[in-house]
Amino acid sequence: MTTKKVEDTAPDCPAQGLLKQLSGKWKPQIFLHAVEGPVRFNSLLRDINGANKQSIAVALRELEEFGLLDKNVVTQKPLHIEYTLSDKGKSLIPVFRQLELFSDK
Amino acid sequence: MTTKKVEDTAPDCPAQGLLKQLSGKWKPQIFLHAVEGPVRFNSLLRDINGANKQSIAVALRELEEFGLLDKNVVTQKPLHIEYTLSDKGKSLIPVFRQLELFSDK
DNA sequence: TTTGGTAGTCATATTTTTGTGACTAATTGA
DNA sequence: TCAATTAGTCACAAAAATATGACTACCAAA
Repeated sequence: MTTKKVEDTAPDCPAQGLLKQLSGKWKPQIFLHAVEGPVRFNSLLRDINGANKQSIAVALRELEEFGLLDKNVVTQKPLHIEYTLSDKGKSLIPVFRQLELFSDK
Repeated sequence: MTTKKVEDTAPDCPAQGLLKQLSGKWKPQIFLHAVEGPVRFNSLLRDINGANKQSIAVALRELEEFGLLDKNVVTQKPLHIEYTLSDKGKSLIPVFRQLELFSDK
């Protein structure tokens, strides 16, 4: 049987997974915000020019799924949700720096 | 006037340009092939599982536009076109290595 | 002169990503 | 109790990326 799955192309490129995880219109910006400090849904919505609920929600969910962000409920004052860089996320910072250096060229 | 352009979101993220250039289903694989040596249209089509003319053509054109690949006509034997890593492309190799390291996690 | 290899383009279709606007639901302050 | 803020979801629409199949054009060997 020649059953073909949707995922039928072997990546062949080890960097592709990470590139995929960082791809998309909003993820890099969200990531950079998270480097500055804990990040919240509505703040991102306000701070990122042109952003919309849906896309931010999707991006946050995926960044969490990939293990780059941790999601935690802060049971205090206004009671809210914070997204912070996970260890994996933190270890990605130097990679980002390198990408930035490159983008200047 | 609140004229809004299609491109209305300031990047805000310096790494985003490069990430965009490396994004897409085929570019990373093509790049890696190019690291091994000069690359040709039909060879890529054969070597990359699931690839199709159109997508490879688009990816090659964009990689060339971004200045990561150089396109040159080889006026010899079969007369063909070669894509080779530009200097900028070569300087991207260590970045890729770092991305690869990361993808293992 | 037909076949096969080179490297594509083009119009169209399908798929994926992103955006819009309405809606939910809990908490909090006035 | 009313209004605002919190953080979303949901159905759907629009836009962008990717895929398909036909077609072009050049060169060389059989």
